[in-house]
Amino acid sequence: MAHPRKTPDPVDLPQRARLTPQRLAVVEAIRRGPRSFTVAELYDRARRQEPKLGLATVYRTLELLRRTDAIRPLAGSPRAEYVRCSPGHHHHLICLSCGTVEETELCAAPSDAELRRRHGFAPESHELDVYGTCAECRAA
Amino acid sequence: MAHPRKTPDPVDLPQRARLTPQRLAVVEAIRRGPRSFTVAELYDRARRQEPKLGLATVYRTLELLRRTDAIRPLAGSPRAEYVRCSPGHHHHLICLSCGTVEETELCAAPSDAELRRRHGFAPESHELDVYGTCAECRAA
DNA sequence: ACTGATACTGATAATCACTCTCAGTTACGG
DNA sequence: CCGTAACTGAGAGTGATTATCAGTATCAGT
Ligand SMILES: [Mn+2]
Ligand SMILES: [Mn+2]
Ligand SMILES: [Zn+2]
Ligand SMILES: [Zn+2]
Repeated sequence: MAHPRKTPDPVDLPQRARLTPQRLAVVEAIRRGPRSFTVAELYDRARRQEPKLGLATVYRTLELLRRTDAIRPLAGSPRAEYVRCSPGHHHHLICLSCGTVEETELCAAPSDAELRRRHGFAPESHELDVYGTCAECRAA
Repeated sequence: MAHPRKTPDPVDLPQRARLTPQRLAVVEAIRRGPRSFTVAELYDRARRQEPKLGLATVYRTLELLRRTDAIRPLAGSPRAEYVRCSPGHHHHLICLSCGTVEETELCAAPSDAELRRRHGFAPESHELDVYGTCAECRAA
């Protein structure tokens, strides 16, 4: 049994995240780069600003950003890809031809009531990805 | 430059998939087991029927089954999990509490017309996963 | 029933994506 | 300033998946 606690509950976030040059470099590299990226690509770009940057720090920073919904792991695809995300509820349009990811606010998930009635399921969140051909690739 | 070809186009599927005892063992293990499973679990179960089965063959068979939509890699989660799927269009209700995956035919993706009008995007397919609490876990 | 082309197999090495460890460093509230 | 908890990089470690390759088995065509 663990020692009893006074503080509410052990949240596994640090009490306060520090602003370090390494984290800034990673965040900047994400801001400047394309919407979707692999960790290796990001690492390379971030190192241009912070050459001594370690790969572990990149992963640690990605985890922080994921918790604030600033990025999202890209589901489909051959694993190991992230997408920079705008705040707010949205979904992704993924081009099968060029790979670009576009955000859309269009959302038509099954209603909570329907899910509860038909399946006894209480939904909390959902993820929708649409695959197809983007405007640019359709033109070409 | 490659040698010119007479056959239509080099599809990357074999001309004809062979029915081997190893593949049967893997398929049987999937049929009999729970809807979602890891590769390691599947490997163990399939080996009870085909003890000399190699792990590589399991992966190769999973890939074949994925191409026919008989299984689907489970998006969320720490990778390395598959779900046995019924034929036909459907989506997944994933319980955050017990991890079970339930299928639903409920589907309300944005319409093709709306996607085209608002984003110039021509959808071909989509994937929807709903996270929440299943009936059983709600009861408990 | 043969048989040959080629799909398939298991063992094992190799790769990949990520995580852990730890000793030294740094940000920052007080 | 200072103290301390958070953070860092290097590199070892891990677990999952893929590649290699020499031997084997399936099955379409006879
Ligand atoms: Mn939505
Ligand atoms: Mn659907
Ligand atoms: Zn495109
Ligand atoms: Zn449940």
